[in-house]
Amino acid sequence: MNTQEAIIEAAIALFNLKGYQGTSIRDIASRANVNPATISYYFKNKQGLLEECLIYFFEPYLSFLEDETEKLENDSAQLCLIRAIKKVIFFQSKHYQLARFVWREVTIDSQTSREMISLYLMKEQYFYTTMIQKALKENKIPSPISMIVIQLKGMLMMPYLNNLYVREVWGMIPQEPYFAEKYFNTIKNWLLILLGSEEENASPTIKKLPV
Amino acid sequence: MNTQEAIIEAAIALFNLKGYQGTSIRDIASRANVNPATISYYFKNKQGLLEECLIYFFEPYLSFLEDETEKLENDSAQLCLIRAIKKVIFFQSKHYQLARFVWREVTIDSQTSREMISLYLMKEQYFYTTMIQKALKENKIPSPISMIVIQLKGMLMMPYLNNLYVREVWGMIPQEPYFAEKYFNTIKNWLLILLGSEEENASPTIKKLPV
Amino acid sequence: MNTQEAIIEAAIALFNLKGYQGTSIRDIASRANVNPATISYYFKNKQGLLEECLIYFFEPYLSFLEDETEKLENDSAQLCLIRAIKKVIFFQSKHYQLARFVWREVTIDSQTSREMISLYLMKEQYFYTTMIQKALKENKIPSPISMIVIQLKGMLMMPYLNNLYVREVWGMIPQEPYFAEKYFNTIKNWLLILLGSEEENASPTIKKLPV
Amino acid sequence: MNTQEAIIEAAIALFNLKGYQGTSIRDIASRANVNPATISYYFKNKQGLLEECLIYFFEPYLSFLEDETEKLENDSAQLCLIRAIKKVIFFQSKHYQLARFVWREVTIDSQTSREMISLYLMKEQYFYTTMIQKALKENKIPSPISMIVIQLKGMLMMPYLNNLYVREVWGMIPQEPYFAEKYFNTIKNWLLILLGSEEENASPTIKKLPV
DNA sequence: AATGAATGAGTTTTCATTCAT
DNA sequence: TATGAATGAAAACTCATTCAT
Repeated sequence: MNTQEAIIEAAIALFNLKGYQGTSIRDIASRANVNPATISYYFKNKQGLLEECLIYFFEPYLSFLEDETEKLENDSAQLCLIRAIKKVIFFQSKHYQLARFVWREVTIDSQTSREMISLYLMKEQYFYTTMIQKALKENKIPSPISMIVIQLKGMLMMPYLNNLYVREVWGMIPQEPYFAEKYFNTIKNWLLILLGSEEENASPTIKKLPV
Repeated sequence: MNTQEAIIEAAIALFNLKGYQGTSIRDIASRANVNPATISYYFKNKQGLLEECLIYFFEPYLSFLEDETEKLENDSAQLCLIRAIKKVIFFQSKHYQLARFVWREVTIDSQTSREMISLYLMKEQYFYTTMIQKALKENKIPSPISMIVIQLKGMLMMPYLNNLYVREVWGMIPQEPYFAEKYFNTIKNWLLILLGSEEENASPTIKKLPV
Repeated sequence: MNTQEAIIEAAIALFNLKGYQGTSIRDIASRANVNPATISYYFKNKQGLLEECLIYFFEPYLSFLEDETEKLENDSAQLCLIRAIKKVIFFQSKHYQLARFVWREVTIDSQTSREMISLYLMKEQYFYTTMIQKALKENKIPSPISMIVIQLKGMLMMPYLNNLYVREVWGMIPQEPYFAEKYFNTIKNWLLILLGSEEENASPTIKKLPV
Repeated sequence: MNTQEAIIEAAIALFNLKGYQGTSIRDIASRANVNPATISYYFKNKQGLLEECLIYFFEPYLSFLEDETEKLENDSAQLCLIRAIKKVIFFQSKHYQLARFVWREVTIDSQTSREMISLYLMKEQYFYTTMIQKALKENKIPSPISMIVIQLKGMLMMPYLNNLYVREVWGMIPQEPYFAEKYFNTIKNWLLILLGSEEENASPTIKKLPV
């Protein structure tokens, strides 16, 4: 592992554990076994390092949301959406430290990387909306799409953001596959009911999904 | 308004805006128009001030969860749960700065007020579980209760935690009543479907709920 | 002596000795026997301290240039000018560390206190020009006033700015009165010749000047 | 232009603009489009680069002071002195960034290149003194020579050292020939009067000077 | 009840320099 | 000849806290 990666890895772990502001360059440097000046050398400053972490999270995250949005032409929206959600859950499960810290930092208004974050969230919103909108064409439930996306985002974020809560209070480990699987099914069921049209034969269909 | 309240008010606003670690005692002091030493005088130290804010949030929050849990003896679980959720949403809507900052801080593992927070979250979990469990007695959907609570918590937290996201991306203002009303209905619908038993005549029944 | 003054005193000595950029806050703090943070407490930052030093020099300096300019109404311009020059020389002689460091810093374009300095220099130029212009009314030598002021400024600044040069190379000590006296006479002679009109009886008249 | 020259050029520009201490090796490297390590490679360290700049200035400067001093055997002292002054002024005018920064650095006592500078200033003093002493042989004004040299040095240095002052306050550009010409004449006149003996026919004589 | 003065410990960042290549 | 990687040392500055008043 090269120096740059070691720094990013250490940064993610510590930003997750203590928050961005609560983590010092020195902490990161010592965890990555480098001199604090080396961090400035590679990332210019602390904010540069933060932005690298954001990119590290959002680039793959948005890329598979984009993939599924592109597949809307061939596959059913419901299928694409469910596949997307599955990918998101497993991605967050795998990179749970990163996911958690990113979703937390995103909530700080005065975050200096505001612009970058906004751009990413706009893209994300576009992909979710496009997928859900198509899926809702035959929707019987009159929820506005905004509410659904917000609901969905809350569900997707929750166990990873509140990792500790889930662990301490429920004794489950969000970053393990069994949890991801179980939680994915919960959300899938919610979606199937919500999207409605295929409700009756939903279960058998879903079970065959190659997701 | 007395000095102590002025300090707490200033602290909430700034903790929300810049995070606990990102806010300095001096920031708070200058916003509250007092000397930094005054904060130490009243709250001993920065952590003391934080804990006061946590109490400020959790005490009323848990008190009405507790209320509704107590009412389970007389009213239907579904009714209690929906009333509880409504209260939570409107409470967070009213104290959105506080809610947001608390839900964010809660996600930091190394938060120095860990013990206090854990205690509050345990209580919260007890109330939600008790209510949902009773409501689910006749539930046809085999979701484990843990998943439902996690789902519900995600939904309840999301718009307040990600205030800026909802504002910027969706153009809605979570702290305004029209949003709370709308979002409450969305979650209520989800619950009604989930709890199932009254599904067929759900809509008319619901409209009569005195919530 | 209070803390603030002790810091300014230490700053002047060190800025003179090692230059503004070459002097560290720590140097100053240790010379003034205070904690480095105390400097931030009183002057906000290093630049604030520098500006206090500039004020410390320019305020009295400009005030007696202003005085003499105001006296133009009653006394002869030549008299006022010579009195002003005498005051400047003795002032710089007394505060030679300060004078030297200020005249040096003034030559750095990218000096962060540029605006403040410019303002002071504009005022200074106004006073000198006003005095010389009146004195030159009967001037026979066609030097433009700008050249004269520049010449004069060079003479006035030189021994204090290049203190070390005068000491090392000429074995004289600019900050001692005997030097000031001697140098003042040199410049006075230059002026008397330049201003010309009273040249013939210049010497006796001058000797009676109550400067 | 080769690498070494590019570095010196960049160094002069930046030392002038921000002072020696205020300029970093990285600044210079980036302006010269080389790697910081290259500077260490050529000049050993920052001080080595500074000394190269001092040599770059003083060698030609002293060489033409020396030239004119040698010509004292054949030409009149007055003529040599005026020619020397003219050369100095035009030299400084041409290399105004360098001149300015050198004259400023020279005023810092704790300058690490103290010894080198002292040596150069001693030489300079010898040349000026020799020339003026010879010219003053018939001098009627009883100024000691030290005062005259100091006066002269002040005049010669001023517009280049305080470049910005002259530009901002007087709207003249010291590095342009018209200014040098004008300023040279002012000093020449001062000298002619001071040296006295040839005063009456000074002007016509001077106009024929082949300087 | 409230604060101005002061600080020790810590923060991020900059910098000149080294060294293997 | 020239440089990218890396760093030890030091820079300026910030901060929570203390204490006499």
